[in-house]
Amino acid sequence: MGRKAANRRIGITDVAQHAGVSLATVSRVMNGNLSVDPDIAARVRAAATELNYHPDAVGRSLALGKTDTIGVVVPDLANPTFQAMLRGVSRAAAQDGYRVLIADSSEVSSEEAILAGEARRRCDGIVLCAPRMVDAELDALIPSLHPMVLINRNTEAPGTPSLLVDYGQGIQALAVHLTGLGHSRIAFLSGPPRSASNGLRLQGLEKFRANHPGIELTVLPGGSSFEAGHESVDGILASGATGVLAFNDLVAMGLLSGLHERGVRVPQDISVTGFDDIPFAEYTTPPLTTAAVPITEVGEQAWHRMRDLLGDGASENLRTTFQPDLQQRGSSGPAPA
Amino acid sequence: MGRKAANRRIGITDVAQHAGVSLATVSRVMNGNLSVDPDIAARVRAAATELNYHPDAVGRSLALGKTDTIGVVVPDLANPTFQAMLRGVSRAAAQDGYRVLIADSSEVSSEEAILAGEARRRCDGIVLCAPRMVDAELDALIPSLHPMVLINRNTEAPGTPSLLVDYGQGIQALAVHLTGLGHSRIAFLSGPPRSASNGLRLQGLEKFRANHPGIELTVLPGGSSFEAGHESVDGILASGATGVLAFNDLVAMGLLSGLHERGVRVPQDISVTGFDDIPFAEYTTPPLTTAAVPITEVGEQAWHRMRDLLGDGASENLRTTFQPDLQQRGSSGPAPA
DNA sequence: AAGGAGTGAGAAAACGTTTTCTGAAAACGT
DNA sequence: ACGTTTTCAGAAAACGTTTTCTCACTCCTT
Repeated sequence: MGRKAANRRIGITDVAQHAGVSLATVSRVMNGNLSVDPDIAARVRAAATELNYHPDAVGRSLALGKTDTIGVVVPDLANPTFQAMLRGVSRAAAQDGYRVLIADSSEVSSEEAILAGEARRRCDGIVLCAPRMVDAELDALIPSLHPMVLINRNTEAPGTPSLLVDYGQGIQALAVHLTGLGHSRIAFLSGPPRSASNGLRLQGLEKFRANHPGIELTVLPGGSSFEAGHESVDGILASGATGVLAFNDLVAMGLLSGLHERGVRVPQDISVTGFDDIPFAEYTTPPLTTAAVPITEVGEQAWHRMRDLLGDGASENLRTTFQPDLQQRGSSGPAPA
Repeated sequence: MGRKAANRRIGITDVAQHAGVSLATVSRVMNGNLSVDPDIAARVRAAATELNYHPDAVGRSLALGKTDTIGVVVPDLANPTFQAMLRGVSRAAAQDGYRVLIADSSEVSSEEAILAGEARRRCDGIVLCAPRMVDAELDALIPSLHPMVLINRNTEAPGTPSLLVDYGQGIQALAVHLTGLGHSRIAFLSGPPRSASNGLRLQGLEKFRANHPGIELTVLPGGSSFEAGHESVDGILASGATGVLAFNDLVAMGLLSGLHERGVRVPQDISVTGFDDIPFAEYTTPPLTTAAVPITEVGEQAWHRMRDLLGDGASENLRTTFQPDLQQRGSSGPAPA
């Protein structure tokens, strides 16, 4: 029993042979090229379905020079924000027949560049979300990764669109919201030191400080996780603040949980705000006042920019800024008397 | 200014030319083949770095017949459970140098088969998570998708490992937990009708019924989302049940929220349990009693099975069952007197 | 010193497509 | 009816690698 081509994956050659035509013709038929005789086309199609032929994507990619796939680099697949962004990109890309390759750097910032490079080699483009990467490294990376779309990072390099969330405005809105409720001692539970968006929040808070000289604003070290918020309870209480701006919703939720354990009432004793408006922010107890970031839409737009890049080779919208939207809920209330 | 090969992507040919050797030699050097003269190897490496050469993944894939990529089909990228599973697969695969391609069917069950097929053509294998797909379609799909690993689906087909969560056992444990607290009227807020895991839960509850004749157990229509839980409040209250087994944590959270709005106290008036133990289950108010499913680990194991398949071509562990672990928290308490 | 084994590099085939180029036949105009 | 254009299918090149095969050379053995 010679195993000659016994169960080899069937290719375009088999179809051609079976239909009695050449490879070229099969290819033309499969790609809907009109310039082929209807009879022959039908014969080819019949052969294709009979043999259950499906063109090999790799061979196709090689010939076409495109993979119909883009890579998305995220710092942490466990973070709801990046999950939502990824979902936005994935679904929008799927609409246009593109697929998404995940590159999860697992918070290991040093791996991001390599990861992105590897992904780029398999894909037609990269959506890069690397909040902790230092500017110099980012700028050095850009040429080798093009076409690329940046999330929450800015660059002077031409041809690289970036989608930005105005964290500065958002945090100011939250701070103003708290002062409007009578809070005069406010604490900012900050995020990871090298995070770009944390920097934007700090800048926003500087502006807030300038505009509200009477308000005492202290900045406390924190983090970006639930645990970071949970562990910050002591620091918050020690600060004497009656209003707390948490770096994001996860931190705020951790803080809520910690305060609850201590018997501190929210918002009667302390008001807490988050940031992002992740799906669960609405359902904490009390529901979390936060600045809603349309992150899924950011993901969708990231794809649209990428699509522009892949088409014309240029996108007219190089910088898009999204404004967070204040969501006033139960976790913030009047300052205690 | 002739644009002759001006800024073409530099390939192995360029390196070979630059180093004064043949393509074959460059390939050998790049792949760490020892049988090449150290001097020449050094020269090649120098040329490669000088030209900033990186081998093209597509060409490589074509020659090697592998893509170092697997596809993961998920029904809904917005669901924390599938997110966690995806994360497990992605990270475990990354450890072995493999990448993950997302295929999000967005709950459109009819698309799953096509989606999986398309993904399969670009990848070395498929991890399929399709709880709603009918058995017949699944069985028909298996041969064309192999190598494949199934999540929460069973099959008689040989060579296709499946990872199962014992939802029947988990729901029984929760039901027993409630009866232990004195609840004699229990409601099961069921999931999507055609969901496989919902079927397993129902089977488990039949066993429970057999073992606990005195307990009144009613099954109510529901769903799998937060909203489904939220909208079921009336039905739950009308049923007169004092203990509610929600299909999953999302539903339970929606229910908690709805009950809270109605002023119904949990667990004093009604006990509520979830399923899955998603990251936020611990932080609801009250914290959710649930059956913890090690879903990230399921994802990891899915990769390990896939790795087996990709290696030997066979995996010895064809069926692995994971037992949910009862997490007793604040949302369940003694039945009202 | 001659022959055989071993070493290492290049030529070329292979992977599975698409597409350009070529050429034959058909359609058309006069 | 002849020449010109058009239509359409096949041969072959191209995409960028890996790998087999071949062959020249060196080194060792006798």
